[in-house]
Amino acid sequence: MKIDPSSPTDLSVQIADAIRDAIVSGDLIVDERLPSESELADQFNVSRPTVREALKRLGAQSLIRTQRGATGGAFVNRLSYTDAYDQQVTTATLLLSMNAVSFETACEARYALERACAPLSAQRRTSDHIATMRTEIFRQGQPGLTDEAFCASDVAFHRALVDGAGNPVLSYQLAGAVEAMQPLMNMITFTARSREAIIALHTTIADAIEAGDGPATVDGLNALETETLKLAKSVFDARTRKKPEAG
Amino acid sequence: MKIDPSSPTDLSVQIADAIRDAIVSGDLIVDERLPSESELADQFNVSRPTVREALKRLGAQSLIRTQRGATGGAFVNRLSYTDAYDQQVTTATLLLSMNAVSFETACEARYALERACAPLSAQRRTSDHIATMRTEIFRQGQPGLTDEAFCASDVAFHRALVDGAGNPVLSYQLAGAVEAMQPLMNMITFTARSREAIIALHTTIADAIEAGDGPATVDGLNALETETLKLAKSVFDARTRKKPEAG
DNA sequence: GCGCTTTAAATGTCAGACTTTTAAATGTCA
DNA sequence: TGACATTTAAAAGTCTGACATTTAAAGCGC
Repeated sequence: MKIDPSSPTDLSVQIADAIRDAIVSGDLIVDERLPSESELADQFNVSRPTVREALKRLGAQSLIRTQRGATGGAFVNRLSYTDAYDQQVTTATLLLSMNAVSFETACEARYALERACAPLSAQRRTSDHIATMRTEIFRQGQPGLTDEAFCASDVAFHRALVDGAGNPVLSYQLAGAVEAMQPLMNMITFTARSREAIIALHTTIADAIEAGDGPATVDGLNALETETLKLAKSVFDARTRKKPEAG
Repeated sequence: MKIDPSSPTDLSVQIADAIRDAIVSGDLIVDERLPSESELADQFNVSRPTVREALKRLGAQSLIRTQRGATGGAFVNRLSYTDAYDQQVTTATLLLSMNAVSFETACEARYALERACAPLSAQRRTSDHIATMRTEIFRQGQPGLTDEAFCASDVAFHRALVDGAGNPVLSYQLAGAVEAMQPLMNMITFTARSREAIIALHTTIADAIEAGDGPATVDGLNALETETLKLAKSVFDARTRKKPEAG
């Protein structure tokens, strides 16, 4: 692991990259302890604050964790699905909000990915997944539910659908697509009529999953995508008419 | 933006979170300049190194960029697809390698997601995408190609397929699934016979995409998934027989 | 052998100084 | 007046050295 002090790149970045490469390549294995900050500073011929900045970078990516105390130090972290999931959601959310991705594009991606899970979920879901879906459908029908709570329940429903596929990699990949859309979905006002329509489709989908019917699940998701797009279009059209300068 | 000096959480983490929240919530907008490090240190009542550690965390997530010089400082970064893509690939790669995800699970997720893109890609791909796919197929047939180069070309082929869907969000989501599998794929020895089989299927898929035939594309991907699994199984079985203690 | 105390190692934090980069302000000359 | 060189100041990047806090292990008394 070597760095180039004459490079225009920050030393802390170079050090972080060097350590990251060592982790990715397997030179440093999970739970292995890195040298102490002082030792790293000596090795790289830099000061301790510079090393610390590098370690903070790695910590932000969940590549390492640090522990204080006598036997403390920086340890190579086993990236958990939870950590990866969180990063995925944060990144996807920012990507969508900062790049002004159209609702249509985000929606298309989301439903394309969900359709990919549908056959697997119909085949493998446990009774727990079905129960979660039914619970969320019930919640969605409760009177007095705020739009935000309705959206949150919608996300929970779709997560159950995705998790039903029993493939953690798929769940992780989908997390971003589904959750990142929540801010966009929150812009929508859900009338009683539109809620009814969505709940009906959720029921159709849950039934299809429970029956182990993949194609029917896909059909349900297609209908839901159409419904969602229609709903969003009416909301955004109304908004555009009100504020034409914002277009 | 406030922090709690008595909290057990590191101050730098608290500061990073506070700024991140301000960015995500829209209080800080894209390209806006943050106060200088000294000013932030005053505001949060901490030292400059602590502020710097916080900024490094944010930089690692591509949330901010820094610039030296007179008009320099830390600026809120517009998260580009490229940045998000890189993060996605790194995270997914680590997740797969560190959690010992089985080849079957990763493969299933990957092909499920690719099938989701197939109909869109068959419909929207440009001639560029077709050309890339043909080029990569040709490359894969070249004699003397290393296994690693064959894998890289395979990834390029699939990227073209995914990009053909013309949905950047989908491309971004798929990037991780496809590229993260490369280390796993690199463990496979591709015999001449297996390369032939893969190239034939790639040709089938490219033809289907060019013909705008979504279902045929899906069929091709299914066949490719079967072939890949068969190949991996034979390789891993052979390895297990040789080193039974590693299982 | 159990429990308390001490100790040392490591991270977390701070203060202040210096270096380097960069752009704007200033000055100079045609 | 305008173009070019010079100065200057602001900001990030880095270093040194110190102190605070946390934590587990070693030492010690009973």
